[in-house]
Amino acid sequence: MTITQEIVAILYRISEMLEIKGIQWEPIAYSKAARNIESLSENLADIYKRGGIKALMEIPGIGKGIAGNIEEYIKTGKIKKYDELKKSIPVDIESLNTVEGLGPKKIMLLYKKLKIRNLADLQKAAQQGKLRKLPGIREKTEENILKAIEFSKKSSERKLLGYALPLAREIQALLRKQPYIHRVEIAGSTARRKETIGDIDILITTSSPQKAMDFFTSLPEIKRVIAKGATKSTVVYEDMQVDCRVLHPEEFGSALQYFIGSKDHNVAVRRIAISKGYKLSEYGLFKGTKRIAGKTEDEIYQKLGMQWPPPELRENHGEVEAALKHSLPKLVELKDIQGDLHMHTTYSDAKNTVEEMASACKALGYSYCAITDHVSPMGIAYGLTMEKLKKQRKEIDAVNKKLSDFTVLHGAEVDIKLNGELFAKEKMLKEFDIVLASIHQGMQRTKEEQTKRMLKAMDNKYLNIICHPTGRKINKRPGYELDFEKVFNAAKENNVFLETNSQHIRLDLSDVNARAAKDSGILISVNTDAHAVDQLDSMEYGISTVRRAWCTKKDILNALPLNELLRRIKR
DNA sequence: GCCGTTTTCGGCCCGACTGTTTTCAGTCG
Repeated sequence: MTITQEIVAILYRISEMLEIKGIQWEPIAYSKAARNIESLSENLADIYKRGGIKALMEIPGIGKGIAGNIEEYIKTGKIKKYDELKKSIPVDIESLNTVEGLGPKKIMLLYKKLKIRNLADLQKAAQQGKLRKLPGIREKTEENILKAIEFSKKSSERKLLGYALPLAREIQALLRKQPYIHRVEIAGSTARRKETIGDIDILITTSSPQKAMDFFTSLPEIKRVIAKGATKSTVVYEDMQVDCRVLHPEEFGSALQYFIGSKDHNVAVRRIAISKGYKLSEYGLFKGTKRIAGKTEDEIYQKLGMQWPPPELRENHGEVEAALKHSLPKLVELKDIQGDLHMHTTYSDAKNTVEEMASACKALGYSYCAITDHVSPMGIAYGLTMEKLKKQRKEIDAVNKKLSDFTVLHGAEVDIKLNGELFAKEKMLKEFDIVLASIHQGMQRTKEEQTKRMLKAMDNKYLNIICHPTGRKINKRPGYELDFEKVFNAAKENNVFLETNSQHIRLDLSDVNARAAKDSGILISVNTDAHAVDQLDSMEYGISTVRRAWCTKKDILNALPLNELLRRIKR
């Protein structure tokens, strides 16, 4: 964990502990501060080094108090307030909080009465029937807690977008098939295409709410029904919690707006509503008691004098102000993509042939693709040797002759060695139409070492694109740190492009980093890194990521037509 | 604890659902 991540985690812990103590508002301030720090592209240590406590206080949601906490942590590795809170409530709140139905009040009650400190204590007490003796808890709650412990053990992690989105679409399709269900929309963080999803929100309109709730709560993949009401039900579907809400058509737009979120976006929008003398809720935009908008999101934003912001932008990272000024960017779309510049074939570690990959790309509507097999130390077995390279070139030439209105570029994904050199001699590099490079080992180096390594790699005159620049794998490893300012400067100087890798476990550059890259004037290449034909459609996830990074068509390398692309890349 | 186009005090979302009650507290989103 980086210092920034450590501080974010502590701020969340402080927020939780304050809440358990029954303190009002302060917990909200702490969690808000933590959230805002998470979405920064610069790390806290650097910000502090640059401008001390004053610079910290420029971060939204951070004032004197929290800036002081951060300074204390950077200087001493400790925060006194945090240590004191921990001492007064020695409870593993983080894990207890993952249990559905357990909130601050019950956690405090459990600790005070039964000295319950963690999941194991809780499970034991519940199994012994001790919980039901507490005020406000009887058998049913005890049962639910036991079930929830099981679920929380299995699904402590947020799920990848690449898992949640298809699941949400599957449920959406099932609901849409029912004649009495009219509209079905996916809301929540899935609609905003966040890289990880906690639970899925589905909104419907129906002529028969009862039937709709019955149908939803009895879908075949459902493992458990957590709640079932007249207008709202919650279930566990496969490994995810799914909420379904029934709405009136007149309030569908306001409900969609409300449930797409994010929370921070909604707070900002509601504030604008209030300033204009309105009140905005999930039931509509009201002037007094009169609903003046609610059917569509568009009419709500319009009445507020705002442009409709695409869900991917709704994080309160400047989109509210831009929407008021009618200066939102026209975000890049999947259909703008002209080609995919990163994919593998049977020449290295993938399933399909050059022709199969190229034909599939053409079928997706692209006008070009680049075949980029590995050139790596492991490549003695899998990668391209000089001999294989010549063979592959011939094969690509043949495919190019065969496919009309489509161009296959001969590329490679070359490993970056520990010293920053590329794992291929000039003799080989100059044979390719396009050269990608990436770090596949030696991830444990320091920020300084990795930055130096990256800069050295970008010095290579044949290099065009750095793939998955931080090497992170979501929920698996954080990726190495880089001095992005230096990396971006070097990229610009050397005419190197950075990738947003579309594999849903990577999404690297991330939304935050891609936005910083874009702001530095660097074009981003959104690629699938497909190792089989059926992975080529993961382009959608990369596009979502760069849309979250405010990218327009102009910011994306592979939205360029082939002739312009070839002009832009150095050869 | 943070914030300010009601600015140095007084807001900071609130309604649905559950399980416990006997009119409501706690949790969730």
